[in-house]
Amino acid sequence: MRNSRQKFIVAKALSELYTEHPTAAEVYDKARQMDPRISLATVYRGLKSLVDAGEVKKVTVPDAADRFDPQTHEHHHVSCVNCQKFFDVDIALVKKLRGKITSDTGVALDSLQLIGTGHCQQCIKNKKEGICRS
Amino acid sequence: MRNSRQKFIVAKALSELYTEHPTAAEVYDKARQMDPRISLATVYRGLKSLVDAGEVKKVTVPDAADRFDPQTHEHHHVSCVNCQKFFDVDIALVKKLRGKITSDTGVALDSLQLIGTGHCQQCIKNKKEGICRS
DNA sequence: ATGATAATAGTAATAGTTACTATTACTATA
DNA sequence: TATAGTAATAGTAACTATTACTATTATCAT
Repeated sequence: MRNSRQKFIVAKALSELYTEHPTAAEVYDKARQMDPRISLATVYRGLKSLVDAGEVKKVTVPDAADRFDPQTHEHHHVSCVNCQKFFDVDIALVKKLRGKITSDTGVALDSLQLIGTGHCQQCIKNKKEGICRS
Repeated sequence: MRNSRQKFIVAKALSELYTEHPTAAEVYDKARQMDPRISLATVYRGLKSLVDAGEVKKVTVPDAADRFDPQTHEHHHVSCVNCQKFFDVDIALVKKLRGKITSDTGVALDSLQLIGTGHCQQCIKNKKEGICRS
């Protein structure tokens, strides 16, 4: 794997969106601020090589685009279906699951993710106050 | 929601694939055996109304099409990235997570799913014997 | 410096899913 | 049981997210 300027930009863009759990499109937007000539395909390739190298985790989200997370320690996510905000879930309980799942199913796990969807406090509050309807 | 012949067919097709965790396309194939005139869009609509009615769960899978599961009790899944076979995960531990997640993040959960990917015993065995390479 | 080739930009193509539109068929009511 | 209102359908186009293709450019071991 060669070190290209573009790969560096993708990694940089992602790190600047550290807590944002950005989609590929959002990483692309940020990357273009550094180099307007970069292409979306290059961003996808860059993200893929970071994921393959284990430096970034890809998060699959129901009914929405994948997101990319530079925090690689084992943790999980819930997202608000109204505002799309992401919340980290770091629960010791989850860490115990891997061994149990493998012994129960016989599947040697490559990846394990817990993903929840729902409504965050802010959106629930806004709805009550009639600011939004979802 | 009216009761149409097509919706019945979709529900029937899904129930015949009870343990298969079929994709929409697989439900479509099965449904066409009962009525070759049914359309893929109708299958998607039928599945959506079943999911909305809480009679079926939609399972989001990393790097693959969604799957539909007529078993609605709380359980989770792991899939083999080689043969795409699905395994049910029914672990008491997981049931404890909901309350903890909501209290930690403030998100009122609509859905929670744990999805793992990896290699199943059969595929690991096959690989050792040189039957396949993945 | 140079040559082999990995990576890129730009774009076409693909997969999965949803939207659109004219038509069909449920179902409540008379 | 005929009919009117309208939800649902078939067929297909469109859309979104992602990957593949191709000619060109840039990296880096030598």
